[in-house]
Amino acid sequence: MKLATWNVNSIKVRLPQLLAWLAAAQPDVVCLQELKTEAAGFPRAALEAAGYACAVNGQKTYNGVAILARAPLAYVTADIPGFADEQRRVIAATVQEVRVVCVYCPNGQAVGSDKYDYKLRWFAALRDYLQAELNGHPRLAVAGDFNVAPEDRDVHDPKAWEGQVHVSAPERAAWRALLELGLKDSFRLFQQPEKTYTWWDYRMMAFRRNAGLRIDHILLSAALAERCAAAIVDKEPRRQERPSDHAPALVELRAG
DNA sequence: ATGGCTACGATCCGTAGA
Repeated sequence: MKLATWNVNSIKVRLPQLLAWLAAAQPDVVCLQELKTEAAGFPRAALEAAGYACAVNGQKTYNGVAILARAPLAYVTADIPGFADEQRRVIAATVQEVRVVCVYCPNGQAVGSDKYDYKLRWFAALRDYLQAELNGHPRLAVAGDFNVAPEDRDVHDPKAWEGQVHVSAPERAAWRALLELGLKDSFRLFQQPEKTYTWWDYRMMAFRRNAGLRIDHILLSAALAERCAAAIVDKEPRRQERPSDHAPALVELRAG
């Protein structure tokens, strides 16, 4: 099973790029973030025609997440149970014995801001939710835009970013709390090219300078990490015309 | 030089992203 995550930054704008990428990369499961549309505006017909079932948790203008799969999506749930939130950031589904949780974690805007406080509260709720999911589903994958660069090697210029949102100590502690549940950062299960990132600012020719951050991740439970044969970032869509500012990340899971 | 794009939904600028 090839499982991917991609923050598309508007599903309506990015549909042509998404369809091209699905045809090229042939993923079995895809977690999408920042749809920026309600479910009614989601291009379900085009994706079904491409062979993908869709589970959508949409929102107008902001946020919005979806899971695509070439096999049936079962036990679909939206949001974090018990965490009151207007923002549509989580959807989960079971695909061929694998529990898939798609997350669009808050940006946080600036350390100390209201949005930053919300980000930390949200991560605490996510941790508790994933603990419960793990209890019921030993084969768990959590894929999405985490808006946290876990270590300095995930940051193009650690000095410039020091203490900033996405790398601050409380955010990295929130990230480590997810690992302490027993989840593995799939990317780090393998030798990787240095300076591999998943997001580059649209401005300042950041992509050309590879001035990026690795903030999109696929976490795997122990049972799935054992089955993980590869984990990569696919920069190709970021090179295309009118790209998302994020690149897809993928894992390959051996049959279990 | 603290900006520089891009998307959205409102209008022809403000909010948000990261």
